[in-house]
This record gives sequence, C-alpha cells and structure tokens, in this order.
Amino acid sequence: MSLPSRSTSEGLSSAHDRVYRTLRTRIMHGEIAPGEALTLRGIGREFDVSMTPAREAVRRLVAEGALFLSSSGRVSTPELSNERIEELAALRSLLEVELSSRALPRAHMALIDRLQAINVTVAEMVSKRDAVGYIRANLEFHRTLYLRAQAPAMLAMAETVWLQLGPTMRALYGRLRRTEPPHNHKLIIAALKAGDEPGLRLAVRSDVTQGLRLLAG
Amino acid sequence: MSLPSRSTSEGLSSAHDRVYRTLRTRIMHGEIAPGEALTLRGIGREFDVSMTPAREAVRRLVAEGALFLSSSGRVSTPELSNERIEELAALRSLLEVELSSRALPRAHMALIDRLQAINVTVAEMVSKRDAVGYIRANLEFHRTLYLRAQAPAMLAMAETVWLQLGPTMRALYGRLRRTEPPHNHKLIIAALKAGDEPGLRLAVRSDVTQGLRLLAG
DNA sequence: CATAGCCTGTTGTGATCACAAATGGATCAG
DNA sequence: CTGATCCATTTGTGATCACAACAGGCTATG
Repeated sequence: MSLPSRSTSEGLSSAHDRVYRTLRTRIMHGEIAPGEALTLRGIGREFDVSMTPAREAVRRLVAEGALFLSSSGRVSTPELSNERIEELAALRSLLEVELSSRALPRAHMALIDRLQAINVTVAEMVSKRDAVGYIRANLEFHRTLYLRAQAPAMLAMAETVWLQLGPTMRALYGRLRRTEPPHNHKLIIAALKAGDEPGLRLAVRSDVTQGLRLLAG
Repeated sequence: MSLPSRSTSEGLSSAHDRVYRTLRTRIMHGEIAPGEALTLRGIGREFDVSMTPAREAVRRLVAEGALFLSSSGRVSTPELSNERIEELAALRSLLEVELSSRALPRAHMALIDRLQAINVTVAEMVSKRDAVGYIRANLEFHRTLYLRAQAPAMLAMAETVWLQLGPTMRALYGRLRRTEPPHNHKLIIAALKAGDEPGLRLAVRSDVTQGLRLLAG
C-alpha cells in the first residue's frame, strides 16, 4: 500500500490538510492532554500517509502555538505556565469582547434562537460530565456569535488562542466537579436581546475569564 | 554541491528555520510587493537547500497569514482588500494599545532614551525616502516599547498582524510623498514620561491607525 | 548495590524522485 | 489582427531514503 501513485480523487483537500484539520480539532477540543508527545511516523501511520504531510501539519500547528517543539525537534502539546494562561485569558477577553460588540448590531432573533439551542447542548454536556463535548459546544456558542461580527481576521486570532488553550482547558474542566449551568451564556443572550452593549461586554469578559482564573490563580 | 551529507555544524538552527526567518523579515519589512509570486524551487535555489525546507518555511508563513496559498498551491504575498486592511488596523489598535498600557508602569528612563534614539533613525529614513528602512525602524520602535509589557503571546500576535500588513505597508509608504516626522511617536514618548495612560492609549491608537486609514479609506 | 558508560532502536531532518496539475506561450483558424 | 487550442515546461505534492542526534535500558565496574 501507499505507492507514489495517487488517484485523481483528492476529496478536494490535500493529505496534509486533512491531517492538520483533524489534529487541530483534537487539540482545540482538549482531546490531547498537556505534555503528550507526538511522532511524525506515528501520525503518518494513523492517517496512512508518509512523514512529509505529517511534518507539514505539525509545523503548521507549531506555528500557531498549538504544539510545542523541543530543542531536539520532539513535538508535544504544550504545558502552559500560569503567566501564559493569564496572558491568553487576557487575549481572549480583549478579542472576544470586541467581537461580541461588533456582532451586537447584527444580532437578529434567528441568531439568538440558535445560541439558545447550543446552550441546551452545553448544559447537557455539563450534566454528562463530558469535558470534550462541553468544550466543543462552548466554543460553538462563541463562534456562532462572533461569526456575526464579520471580522474573519479577528475571529481567526481568537481561534488561535482557543487552540493554544485547548489541552489546558481539558485539564481545567476535567477537575470541575460542580455541574455549573452556563450562567454567563444566559447573561450574554439577555444583553443581546436588550441591545445592551456594556452588559454584553461585561458578560463576555466574565465568561471568558472565570474558568481560566481558577486554574491559573 | 548539496549532497545529503550535513556537517556537524548547524549554526544552532535548522535550514528551514533560516529560510523562514529570512523570508519573514523580508515580508514584514515590506521588501516584497503585494501579489508577488514565490516558488519552492526558486526559494531552494536562493538558499541552496532542497524543496523540503523551502516548503516548511512557506507553510509556516502561510499559517501566519504572511503568504497567500492559491487553490492550485501557488504561493504569493497577499493583496489585501480594504475590509481586511481596516480589520487588521483595528487589531493593531486593540493589541498595541493594551501592550503599551501594560508597558507604561515598567517604562524607565533608559527605555525612553532608547525610543528617542530609534525615533532619530525613523526620521532619517523618512527624509531619505527609504520605505523599507522606515518600516523596520518604525516596527523596532513599537517592539522596543511592547517588550516591556512582559506579554510574549500578545506581542507575538501583534507581530503576526505586522507580518500580514507587511507588503501592504510597503505599498502605502511608497506612495507617501510628504516627509512626515514621527509626530505620534513623540506623543507616545511624552505620555510615557508623564505616566499619562489615557494619553498613551490615544497616541498609540492614532499612530497605528493613521497611516492605514488613508490607504483603506 | 550504585553509578557510569555503551548500545540499539527510535526520531527528526533534508535530499531526491515520480507524478499530476496548472501555467504560459506558440501556433493556427477566423 | 484577434481569438482559441494545444503542448512543453514549470510547479506543488507526497513517498522514500540516508544520516545524525537522541532516549532509554542494559551491562560492567567500583
């Protein structure tokens, strides 16, 4: 298997892109623990590709801060210091407050309905103690809101921060014992309904900061 | 030449890293025009490496938004739309205002002296109509200030924005005819001396926004 | 029994090759 | 002279290989 020949069907995306996207989603959703090691040949084996696309995918993730590259070239998911976590939390705050503020004037009822539906999923995941499912639903909530801001570069930066925090988020929510309902999400929705920009900014800032504070603090 | 053998001396950095850093600096300083095309074999020829490290460097730059990857795989430096330019300017504003604000309490006299020295270089470059030199000195001014913020992740994001704007900045400053002294830089230094945070935030926002506004507007 | 040295298997790096797609220019018809 | 068509060249992609550095365990020695 795996001859140099390549069928004409490429599924509209190259091999390294498929590897990249899968790994990126895994990291962002916290499916990989902090400090976990990856090998190029291992990735290639899993995705049935050679080392070349595996390397490109890993390089790309390293460039985005999703993976850590040791001096000897070994790659692993990063173990963040408390200072770094606080800084990334501040970045989330900065970017996401701005994104929500830009989304506010464009937030119609259909968007709010959709956010409420996602919130039901978030609550389900919390009650099921499903850390990965919780992170995924939570990020979907935020992304859905921010997409309305019509600011792709800013959203991309916010997602890069999520990516860097992915493994740490898993560790955080894994040790959350109380089943906490998405209270801040409700505040966000209320502020959207009321067109209350200061309230929205405050709610987003609280939602983004709260969880990470208790991990880094 | 270029046998697979590799001497033990690696100069403390791998080949793809050398290529990456050189290209990154070139792009950030505006030495490459918007829309200019690059080829892997061409890069390899210039740096005397094979396609493999050239590809890794290019991939990394694409991941950072410094290069544009067409659907057919061709890479070129991006031609930004006005909307994108405005968004990146807003990002610069958001990030750099925060960085300067964090640097303010740590800004000692030695830092201010250094900023003033850099400012002399900026003025020289303006009078010499040296666009690349101007961009380099201007970015050095900002980086020197932001380094004091002790926020590496935030600074890295700001530099990513600079990188994305690099080719466009070149096009902008290339069409600036008036020899404009770094007025906003003087305002920044004055605010630093006075410990005036609102003034500093305003000065940084103006400095960051002014040039790009006249290009995108 | 502890520790230092070696040694083998593993890993990342970069070069080279084969292949498919796209590009760009030359040629020919209108 | 203008337009489309065809073909040779260029280009990106991915596989494979050789090599050096590294890691972990094993052995031998004090």
